[in-house]
Amino acid sequence: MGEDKRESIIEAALRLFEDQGYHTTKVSDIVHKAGVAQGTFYLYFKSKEDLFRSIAESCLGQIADAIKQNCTGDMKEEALYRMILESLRVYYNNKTILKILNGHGAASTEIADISDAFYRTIMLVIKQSFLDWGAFPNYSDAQLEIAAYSKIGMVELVAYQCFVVQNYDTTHIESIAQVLAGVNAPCQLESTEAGDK
Amino acid sequence: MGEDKRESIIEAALRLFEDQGYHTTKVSDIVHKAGVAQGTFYLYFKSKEDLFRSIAESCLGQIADAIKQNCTGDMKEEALYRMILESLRVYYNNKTILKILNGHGAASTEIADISDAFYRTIMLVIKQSFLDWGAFPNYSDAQLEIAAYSKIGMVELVAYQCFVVQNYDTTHIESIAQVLAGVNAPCQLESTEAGDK
Amino acid sequence: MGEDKRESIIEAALRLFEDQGYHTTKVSDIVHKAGVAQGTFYLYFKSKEDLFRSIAESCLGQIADAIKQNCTGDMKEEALYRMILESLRVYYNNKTILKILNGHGAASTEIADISDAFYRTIMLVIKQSFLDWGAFPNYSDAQLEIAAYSKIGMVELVAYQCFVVQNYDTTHIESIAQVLAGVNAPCQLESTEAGDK
Amino acid sequence: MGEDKRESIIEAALRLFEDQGYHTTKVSDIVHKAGVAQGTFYLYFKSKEDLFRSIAESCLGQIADAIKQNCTGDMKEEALYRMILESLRVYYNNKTILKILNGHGAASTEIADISDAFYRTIMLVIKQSFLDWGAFPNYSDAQLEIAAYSKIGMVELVAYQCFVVQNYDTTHIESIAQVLAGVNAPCQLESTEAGDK
DNA sequence: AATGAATGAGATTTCATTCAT
DNA sequence: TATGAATGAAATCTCATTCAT
Repeated sequence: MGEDKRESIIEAALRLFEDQGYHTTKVSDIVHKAGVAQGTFYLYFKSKEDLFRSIAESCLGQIADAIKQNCTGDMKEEALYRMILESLRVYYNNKTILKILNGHGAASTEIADISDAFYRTIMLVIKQSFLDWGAFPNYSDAQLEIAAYSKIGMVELVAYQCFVVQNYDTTHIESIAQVLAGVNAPCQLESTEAGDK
Repeated sequence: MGEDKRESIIEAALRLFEDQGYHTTKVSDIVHKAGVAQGTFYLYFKSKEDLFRSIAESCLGQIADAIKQNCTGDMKEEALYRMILESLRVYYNNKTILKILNGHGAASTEIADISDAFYRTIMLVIKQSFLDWGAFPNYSDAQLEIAAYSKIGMVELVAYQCFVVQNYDTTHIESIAQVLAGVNAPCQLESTEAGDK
Repeated sequence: MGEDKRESIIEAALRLFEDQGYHTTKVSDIVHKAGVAQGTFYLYFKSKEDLFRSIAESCLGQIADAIKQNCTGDMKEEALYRMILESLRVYYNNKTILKILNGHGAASTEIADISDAFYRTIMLVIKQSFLDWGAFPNYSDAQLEIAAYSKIGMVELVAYQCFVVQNYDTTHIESIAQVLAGVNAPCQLESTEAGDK
Repeated sequence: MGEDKRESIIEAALRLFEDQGYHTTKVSDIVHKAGVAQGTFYLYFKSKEDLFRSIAESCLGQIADAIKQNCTGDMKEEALYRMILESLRVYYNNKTILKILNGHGAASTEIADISDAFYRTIMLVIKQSFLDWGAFPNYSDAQLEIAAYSKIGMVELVAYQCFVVQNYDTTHIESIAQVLAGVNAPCQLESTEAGDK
């Protein structure tokens, strides 16, 4: 019962952060939307920032977990395509968080540490996948990390543009993944040595 | 003379936004750092948000211009690699803006319109380059746009991680570009049909 | 309970507006005098102007009501004298408002609409009384309105000068009313019995 | 030449005070309308209030002078009517001041002394006229003053309502004066003893 | 646990006035 | 005399947080 209120506060905050951003959303907006009293807020959260961190932590944690589960393991075949596809699905299912994440930046001062940790976590998952697949046999550790970050940036901005800005629905996810997976191949043909180094 | 003060306000704001973010930075911080009086601020800017928009507009405009100039034209050879390389250079030279941009998100409510326009502009430049090179002959318009956005997201997050978080210096730019340009090739080789579409 | 604070804010504002005028009175003065916190003010009033309008509306409303009740009905006998007498009593009992009203003008930009409506309301009451008494049988509507306004102006300035500037007490009201009621007759008749007191 | 600027400042201020009131009008508005520089203002006036006082003093002085000249002397015949008529003409010709006067109240804190003195001056002129005409032979001094103030209040509010609110033009002045002069006569007939008491 | 009125520090913004040129 | 950029004190208003009930 008490937890009901906590949940409704989080729910309300999530919506408001999504629509207006963290700074524009007032505690009074949140409690009003949640249907609880002003003081109740502080029964469950130490401060407004505490709520934001709490939400960010849990949400980014969920995304990270989802990616961990969906983008690892026995993916040898069409590995990259499937990793992208699954990541897109995760972002699609967490559109709200995607919106908040992009609306506050990778380093919104309030949650800079959380968001940094988030990116690092995902990057490590992807790097490990690369190693598992033997994808880039002669890349150094640093290079693998760059490669991993590049995948994250790619998927994230595209997810944001497609799902949030242009409101693509679930039926487009596969074709988007195909574009992302195949996107370098043609270049390869034109200028083969490009990344060969 | 008068413009000196305007410049020092912008300079100070740029530094403070970079360090603390827009919301944490007070007008009083800015004028103090700029060495001008509180009222002087409002001689040059209608409001704090006006300053932010002004800065964002001009900075993102510069980046967009730089990318336009450096990533188009006769790039046939090693086109993608050179586009990535030049983009990284632009981001490196605009580290401050990169930091602010990422610190406030792709859609910081205050400058959402400006930043949306910025991404769209760059995307169009890249799409056009793709068309000029004949890079993805059988991609639809929507697919080309996705491809373009994917490049932007890739370069931007990597630039942020390398230049801002990890403080790589200018000597690494080329090798980062090589990783980004070549990053899919090996995948291609290992799991050839991956993105083949 | 909560309304206590609202009341004390109004009370304090009334005093301060009376003493120093609206523009000179700061919200901080009001809350200080009312013994509440700065923020409390905005719990009950949207703005300083909102408070002023609120006060003006309610006070002028009270005066208008008092005049309506006391200056109409079966007054045939000595009608004008009694109307003036009652109006003076109303103004005397609302000295504070009288002072504010005169201190801010008939058309203080902040409450111009309210004060205009106030004068119009009273004028209409008086015009109706004139009609009820058959006082000016061959006056046009416009002329009756002018006559009504003239009575208001007369009573108001005299009330201000006597009650506010010269601090006459309640015992003088009747004799003032006599002067005002009789003041024109003598002139008319060559002014023989003048103020026959 | 220098005085040109002084004049244009006064002119501009007069217009702006009339339209928006003293407090709403900024010095920057005035100098802008007057076409001079900000600093020039302080070459001619010590402060904004100084300008206001200066304007009020001169304008009210003009009205007082005009009333003095037009409402005294050999007016025996129809004395009251002619005094009212002339006063209305004075107010009509000084509509701007009338508007400012009413817009700021009889006792706008900034010019309270000036405006008090103004009313007192006019009152004395009228009282003297009453004495000259032998209008109210057995009125005490205090009663004569009340009578005089009543005339001022009457004319002023009617002038404001007719000339400012309803924009009557010069052709109506005479008929307004007739209404004001005759306004008590009919009452007299209906309830003869009215002021007798 | 729940309430919501009250708080007050602090932020943004305004604008009369000054002063170096 | 004239300028107008610069000033900074001060005012209004906001809102996260507290606390008595």
